Amino acid sequence: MARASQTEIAVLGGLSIQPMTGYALREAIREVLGHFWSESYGQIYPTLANLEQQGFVRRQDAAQARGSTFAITPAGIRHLEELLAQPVQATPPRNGLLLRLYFGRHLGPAACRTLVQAMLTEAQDALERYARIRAEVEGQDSGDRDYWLLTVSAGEHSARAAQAWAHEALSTLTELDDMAGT
Amino acid sequence: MARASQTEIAVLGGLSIQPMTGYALREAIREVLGHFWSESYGQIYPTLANLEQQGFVRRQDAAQARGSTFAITPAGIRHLEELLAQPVQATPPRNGLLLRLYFGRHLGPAACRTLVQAMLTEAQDALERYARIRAEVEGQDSGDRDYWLLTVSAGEHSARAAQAWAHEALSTLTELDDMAGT
DNA sequence: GTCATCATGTAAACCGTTACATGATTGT
DNA sequence: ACAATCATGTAACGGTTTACATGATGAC
Repeated sequence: MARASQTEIAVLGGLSIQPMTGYALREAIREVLGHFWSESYGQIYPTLANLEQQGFVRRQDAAQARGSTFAITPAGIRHLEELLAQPVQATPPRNGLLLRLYFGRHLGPAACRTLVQAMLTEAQDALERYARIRAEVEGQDSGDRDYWLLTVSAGEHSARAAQAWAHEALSTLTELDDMAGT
Repeated sequence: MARASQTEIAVLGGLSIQPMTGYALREAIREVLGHFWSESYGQIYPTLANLEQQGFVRRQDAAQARGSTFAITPAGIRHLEELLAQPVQATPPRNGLLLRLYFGRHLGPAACRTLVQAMLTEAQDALERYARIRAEVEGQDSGDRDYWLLTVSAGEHSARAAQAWAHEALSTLTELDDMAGT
């Protein structure tokens, strides 16, 4: 069942926007897709080599000063379209915060509050990042724009939900703490 | 950096609620923690063997009819508390839906709508499941009750956010489709 | 009697990160 | 000159799933 690694989507997709070195690709994935995707060098370089061998990407500028810039080929575009059309493979959920909270009785309300508080701060940082990204994306005029905004909006909805839940959880935990104290 | 596997938390935590066989443990994790955690047999059995060797769990009822029921020991409880106190290790994000949507221009609005629609259905199913779980948990009187409700609430917030975003995304994608049609 | 479920375990494969090695280029 | 960054790769490790093998028990 040759499960096409989703890494190929990220790599080909990135190169479909503009040619890049492997290093730049990783930076782009970290900075632009960072809130819903990640790749490490250990994935990117072998994948690039693999894609090159299959003719889906090629190195351009033979006399490169530093590194080699990879560009997607027409066959690569077609391959990307095929990969995108494959059903989203659901990754089994693993939320370390909720796992700890579920067994929170062993941890105590105060320690739980600390965990939730940290998560709340993260959600707020995320919202600020999204605001910056949104402003940047809205300012440009590309065929990708509306799709990119869709992913920003997903992040915003999710972060606001996390924020609302965290506030609720903090007050519940405070109550639990007060009851234990009396 | 002996990264304590979070599987131990799930296993010890499960046994802290009641003694169980490995099989029952897996079922419990699937059914009860299913919306934020998962474990496979390949993890559970070796972990149980390992925990037994360290004296954190023991097999009870020597003359068992089927399988052996594992119970957590006092040392196991202490170990669980230590594990719970360890910082939540953030897993790198990997959202296959958003990855596809980001490169949605290559996929087209109609195919994107199908993906979002599938996700919307999932969110609605999830909300129904949460309603059932909530009713069940609210009906009981355990020291764990409020912690469990916290995790249910997290699921509800997240599912409602997904729902709201999906509706928004569907109308955006419909507009994109109409513009392409004219 | 036979089918579904309960139960235990293992081996192989996969996916992915981390850490390391190496060196060129640029800025100061 | 030196540090920071750009750049490419690989090896080792670790966690996790999947598939398989095996068999007991209970329901019908």
